[in-house]
Amino acid sequence: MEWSFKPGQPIYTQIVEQMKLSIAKGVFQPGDKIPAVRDFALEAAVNPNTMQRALTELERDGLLYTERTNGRFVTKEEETLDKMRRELGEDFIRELFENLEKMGMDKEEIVDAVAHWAKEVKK
Amino acid sequence: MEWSFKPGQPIYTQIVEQMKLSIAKGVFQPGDKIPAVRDFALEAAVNPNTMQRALTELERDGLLYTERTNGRFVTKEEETLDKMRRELGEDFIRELFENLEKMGMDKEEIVDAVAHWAKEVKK
DNA sequence: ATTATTGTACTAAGTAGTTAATACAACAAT
DNA sequence: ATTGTTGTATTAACTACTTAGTACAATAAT
Repeated sequence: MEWSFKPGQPIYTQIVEQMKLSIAKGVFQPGDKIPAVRDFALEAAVNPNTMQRALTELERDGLLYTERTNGRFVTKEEETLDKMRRELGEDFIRELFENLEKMGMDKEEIVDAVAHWAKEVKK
Repeated sequence: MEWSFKPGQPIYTQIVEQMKLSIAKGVFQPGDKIPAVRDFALEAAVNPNTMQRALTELERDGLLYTERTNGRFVTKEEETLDKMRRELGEDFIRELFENLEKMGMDKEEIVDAVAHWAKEVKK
């Protein structure tokens, strides 16, 4: 797991989002144990309290669950995971349209711009 | 100008972004005078200091300039405006690809998803 | 029973963003 | 000269986020 945080946004929300992305991708599989809070915090170069806060929130979303002294695990409920994947992706796309439309672009222009980006702007 | 702010991100950065979008769209034309700090802050339901901070940053970016006691205006330098428009749009698209690729989607899937969204998900 | 590992809770301190209130500086209009 | 409008600066208080340090609770492993 690779960690990087931008300024201007709480770290714990960034952890939540990055974790969602990783779970969506399958870096963490359903039922997988995730590192202990202290270890995970160390890995992310973040205070344990901050990591704790992020994980608690992911748990509130049903993406993680806790076995009291055994550790934290990714949920096995596929519905929950699918829903998260779907909503996450749709949110990103919705946000793109919102922003580009605020710039004055219409749907067609946006789709073209995205297609052009994928084709021409290599990485 | 319509104002709305999300929690979890500084208000002044959100003002900066919304102003860039409005300028990009042409809501504020080159050379246009923008409302006085106090009025603009009132309109956005925000403290004058917060609005001041946002406007100062936009000025630092060359998008606004100040005539000491006359008010603030949108720059007339078309290059600066074009550059802003270009970078702003590219940033949004780049961010979309970054995030969706972190979810495990490839370029083609992303383009398809965006096209599908534009066609099927009406608003 | 003891130990180690896990999640959890609490307090204190520091930093950043936000609001509030006030004051000053520049200058156009009168 | 006076007034009003503009941007700017300063100080204080409040909240949220982050870190640090410490302690407790539960239980699997020994």
